[in-house]
Amino acid sequence: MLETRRQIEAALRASSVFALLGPEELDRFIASAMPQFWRAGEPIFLMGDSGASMMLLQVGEVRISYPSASGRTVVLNELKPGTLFGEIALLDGGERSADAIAITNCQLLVFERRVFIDLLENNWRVAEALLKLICGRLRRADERIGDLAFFDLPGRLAKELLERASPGPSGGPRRVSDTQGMLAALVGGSRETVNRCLRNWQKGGLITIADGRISLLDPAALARVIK
Amino acid sequence: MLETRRQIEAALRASSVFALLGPEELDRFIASAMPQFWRAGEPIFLMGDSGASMMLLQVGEVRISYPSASGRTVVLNELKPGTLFGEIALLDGGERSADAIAITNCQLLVFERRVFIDLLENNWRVAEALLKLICGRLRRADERIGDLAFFDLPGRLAKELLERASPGPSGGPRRVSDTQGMLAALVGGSRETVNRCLRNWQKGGLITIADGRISLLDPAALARVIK
DNA sequence: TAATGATTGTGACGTGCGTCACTGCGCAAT
DNA sequence: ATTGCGCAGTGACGCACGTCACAATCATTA
Repeated sequence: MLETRRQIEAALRASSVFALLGPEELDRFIASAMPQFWRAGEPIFLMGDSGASMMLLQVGEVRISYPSASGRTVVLNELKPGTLFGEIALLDGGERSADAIAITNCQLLVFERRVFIDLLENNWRVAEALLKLICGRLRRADERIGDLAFFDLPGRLAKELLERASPGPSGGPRRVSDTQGMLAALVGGSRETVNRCLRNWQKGGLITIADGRISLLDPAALARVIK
Repeated sequence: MLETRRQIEAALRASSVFALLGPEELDRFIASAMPQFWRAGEPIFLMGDSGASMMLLQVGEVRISYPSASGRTVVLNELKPGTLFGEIALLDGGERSADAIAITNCQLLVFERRVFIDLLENNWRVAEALLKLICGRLRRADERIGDLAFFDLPGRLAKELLERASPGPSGGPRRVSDTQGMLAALVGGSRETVNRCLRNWQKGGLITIADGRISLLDPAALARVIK
């Protein structure tokens, strides 16, 4: 279907990995991509699964999390449209190293290992972009290890808020709209402690909390919490 | 010098990244490698440096650590001969993301960005092996994030001991020979707590400590500490 | 052999933060 | 309207662990 093809093309063009392909190369990658859909709440894959594919998120939101044996989880990332994920298992042939769960209804492009590796082999630009992408992931992972080792919970939470704050509508203060339980899983803490922390900052005028959204009133002061 | 050339060839052959090159390809990589030496204690590079090279450790031991603004450090890795490091900055052109310090006198092979990327471009097998290597790094980094978020200090310490224990001489129990301060930096804890932890386990018969070496008497019990 | 500097071993003390146990609120389904 | 469920808010309690402040051991060098 033509409409689908244009969508796929647009999605690939928007991704840093495929952005600089020539038209005929692009065609080959488009041909190798299979659109698939997931319902909100459904797991896309789970840690330990054997996975010979990777996906590009077109529409929706996906959560990557790392489960512990005892039932808790750390959230490693929350993906916005345009993000590639699942590349690790595709590239090294191992098991999936984390859970991926659709938090909203999602539209994905799925690439199968065999086809994709073939294409990679003949498109150094794509391979290079992929290498850079993974390097970025590794940088962030190492930074996160440092955060967990060095900063206390308020510090980690402040950093997280500053990172994931998106500018509010009409130039208002930057806002974060995660649930407090989510934030807890992101910074590796308990929901209760996150709550107390946020309310303290509210009392101090650093943030406000209104209908489930956190608005950063004083990002500079928030940054000073991280030490 | 002929001797040097043979050494370089052996080092490359031993590395998973270069292992499966043909003879004439191998020659090109050998030509691109520059042997360099570092004294014990000298930094090889520091976080924030601009780095357009990567190195293969031939002889000696290198510590990769992540410094905090406030002067503490987490040890990300301790490298044995045969390990490649510094690839991230080489591949993505960014700053060095951690410190690398020679803990003993070291002999390294250094690869410069321009030359190496050219070679990579025409040697998919090497690019693929490099991708897999970095994927492995990413897997371990994510696992470490989980460890820090889920396990208490004894758990992390036990895990670390089990991972880095090398079999003792003459089939004795597996041993670890790091200083307790080192172990503390590895698991993100304080030297004192590590000490108390170790002495408890010694009292319990899980390990023994003799002239700076820790011998694991009961690895199974140690594994049970991780929960 | 005295001295200097790393590493280890321990006690005391404070506190950050996880856990438990509730309450109160808003929204959806019945 | 009632029931239920998910999220936010709080107090009480305990303990794991970091910090400080030592003493004891050992290796190195003067």
